[in-house]
Amino acid sequence: MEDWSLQAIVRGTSADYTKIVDVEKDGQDWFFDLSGTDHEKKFDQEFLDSNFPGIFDVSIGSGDELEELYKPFYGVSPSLAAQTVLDFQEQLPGNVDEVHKKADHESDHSLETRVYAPKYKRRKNQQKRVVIQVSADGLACDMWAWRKYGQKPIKGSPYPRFSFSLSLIKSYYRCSSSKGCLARKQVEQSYTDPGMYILTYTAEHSHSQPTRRNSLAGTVRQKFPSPKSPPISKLTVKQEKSTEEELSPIKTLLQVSSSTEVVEIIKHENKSEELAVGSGEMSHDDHENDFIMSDNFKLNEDFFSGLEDFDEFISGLPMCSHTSAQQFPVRSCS
DNA sequence: CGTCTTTGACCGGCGC
DNA sequence: GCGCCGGTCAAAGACG
Repeated sequence: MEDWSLQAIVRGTSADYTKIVDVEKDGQDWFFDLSGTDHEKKFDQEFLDSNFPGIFDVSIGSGDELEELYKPFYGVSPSLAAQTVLDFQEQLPGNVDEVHKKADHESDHSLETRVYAPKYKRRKNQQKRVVIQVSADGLACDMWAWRKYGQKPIKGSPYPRFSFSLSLIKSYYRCSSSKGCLARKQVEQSYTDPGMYILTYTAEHSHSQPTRRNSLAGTVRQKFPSPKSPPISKLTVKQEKSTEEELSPIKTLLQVSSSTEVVEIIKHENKSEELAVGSGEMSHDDHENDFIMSDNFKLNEDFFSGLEDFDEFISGLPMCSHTSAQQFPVRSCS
């Protein structure tokens, strides 16, 4: 058997989450994306199977485990969830490697853009981890109870060593259902799509899924600027509102109807601001990390009234009836 | 009062 | 050995 080990594999036939395979081989990490069209999925899976013989057999062996890990996301409607392809190549200059050469050799360009090179050496004693990308709905509908214990700016997440100027926020969560539970979760905004979030799960829950959270105390924070607050300047948004926790509420509240719609709305807002301020003052990377609330988007009383109605509506949805959403960046499932 | 978030400090792994 | 960086700790304050 070759020197490779399966770190994480996410498999699915629906489009309810982005399927990223993280494989360690010869001491290096390899990323594959199994989303996309059926043809692309088939091609990638065949490629994986040929380059990492037996990988899918192994995944079957650990399937139950992963099944548990991904239960929270099974309830996400395909129409609401992620289907974004991470393009790590942008962050990996000069990553011409064995895989790419093989891809070139086979003259398949689509493959070349979908097979990701090794990033950096795995840390010693690093636990098994599962990396997935979800929409804000995916965050909101995580059935486990998590407690945030840290937050750090991550340069060029998810692969800081290949980053340049941008800095994203990564939040660290631990399971709050059981003190002895070692389960960890990291949430960071997608590098390529601000509307998406990259979740990294480490360790496993040592208990069954909680039916309800222990307490709601301390979980409700003011997510929106008060009516008395001064208008949010663009710089303010960049410096203080760059975390997913600050920028998600509007996204999520709107996202219930259609994630696609929301992405378009957000991008439209960005575009509005960009047009108003003018291009050239911010880099491309800056735009990707910002949520800009344009002047055209007024948070008046009608808007908040609408949110209350919306909360009532959401609370009746079975999918999110007892989630830990309140402590997450998004609150659509309160 | 219990649980939560926030945030600066701290620790350890890694590369040079 | 040193500096950088990711991950965790723990105190303070907020919330129901």
